[in-house]
Amino acid sequence: MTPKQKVYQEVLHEIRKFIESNDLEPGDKLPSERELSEKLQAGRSSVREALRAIELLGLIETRHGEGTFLSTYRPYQTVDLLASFILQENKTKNDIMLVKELIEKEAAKIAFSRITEQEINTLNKLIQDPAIRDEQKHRTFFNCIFEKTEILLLARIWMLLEEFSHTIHADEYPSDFYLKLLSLYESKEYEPIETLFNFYSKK
Amino acid sequence: MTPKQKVYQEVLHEIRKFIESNDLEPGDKLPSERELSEKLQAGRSSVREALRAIELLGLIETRHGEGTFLSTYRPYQTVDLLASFILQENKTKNDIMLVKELIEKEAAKIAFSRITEQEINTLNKLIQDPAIRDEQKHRTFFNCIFEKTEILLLARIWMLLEEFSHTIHADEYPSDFYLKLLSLYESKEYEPIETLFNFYSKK
DNA sequence: TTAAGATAGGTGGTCTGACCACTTTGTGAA
DNA sequence: TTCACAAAGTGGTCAGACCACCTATCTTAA
Repeated sequence: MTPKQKVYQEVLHEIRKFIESNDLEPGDKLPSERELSEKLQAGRSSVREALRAIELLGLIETRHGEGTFLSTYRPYQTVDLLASFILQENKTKNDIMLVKELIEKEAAKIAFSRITEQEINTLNKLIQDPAIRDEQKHRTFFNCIFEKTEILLLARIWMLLEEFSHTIHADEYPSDFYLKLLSLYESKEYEPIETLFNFYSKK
Repeated sequence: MTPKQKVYQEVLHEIRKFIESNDLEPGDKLPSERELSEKLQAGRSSVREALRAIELLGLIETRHGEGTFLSTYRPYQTVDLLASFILQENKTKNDIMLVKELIEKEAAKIAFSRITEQEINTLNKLIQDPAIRDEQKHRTFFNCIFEKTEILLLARIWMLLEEFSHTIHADEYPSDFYLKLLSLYESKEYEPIETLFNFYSKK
């Protein structure tokens, strides 16, 4: 009395096992659709349904005429689609900004005790560089912050929200904000971080 | 020279438009695969690839022999799959706990100024009720907290992480924790909330 | 008349085979 | 040697055929 899973879900599972047992890494090639179909005793269409699902999640990349490849996790595809469905509810747009700010704030606090002087200098230069677009500055700045937290999951959620918010409107802070944050890092003042974020909050 | 999208991606887009223009709501029925196939001038397999993708994202639900229906957004399917891929990296397990705690903390802070005495009483009873499992207490408790934040997105991310963490191990706080948090709410002390969370953090 | 059972039609689930478009590789001719 | 072309492999797509499942309707027996 197995719960009768759909074939494409089994295929999904098998592909995952294959990746694991063969130690595939981003960039590596998966077997061809026909090969998988034969190996897993499933129709090619079922294999394709599974692959499309994984592709949409951003876990693989298919290249016409070449093959299917593991990709580094890029949630962008997922984001676009989810956005087109979810963002219809107008309320969620505001939610996204709130949550993104919240996560940025906490990341900034976690990075506090880990960031080095050299990194602070680099970021200072970044913010004051007139040749870089503000939007790019924001991303690079917080990319660095999130790297320091060493919480990959947090970074991923943030990137996801970045993608979302990007489609709504610009979402950088004024450049004052970044400089003040860096100076708090330099002077090793922890508590004012929270205050700083709340002050610049874009509600 | 259009960038030549794949058929299933166009279908994806058409389905979304269909839902929007017909004002479909969760529970409503989508046209059958064959009907969509004919209407959109695409093969049935392409339509299915699109539907599988949407299904995996938890946006629709297909019932064998009945049809395809819009569902309220349930990320659980996505979670399971992403989990099976991502959780291979052992490090992320710890990440999940960290991020979940972080979000619970922030939600507790946001709820601070919005929670009523009556709700505090209800939660007090909940925690002290010996008939309820600890795990259930945790969920109910924070469900209430997240409702007060009125940030649906935050609640969703939390539920997602709950699902994840559930598969790892129990993750409640000692019941002391909940009672102390409630007493902070009662005595209207904001700052100690942060400290409380950090003290009980399960690192 | 009513309730149980049989049946037909619609729907998703799956497989096969065919063809197309694209890329890489190999082969043969200049 | 070099270049052009052919062949093979791969993803992209479609059409058609079944199967399994659900539902509504019709039939039949109580």
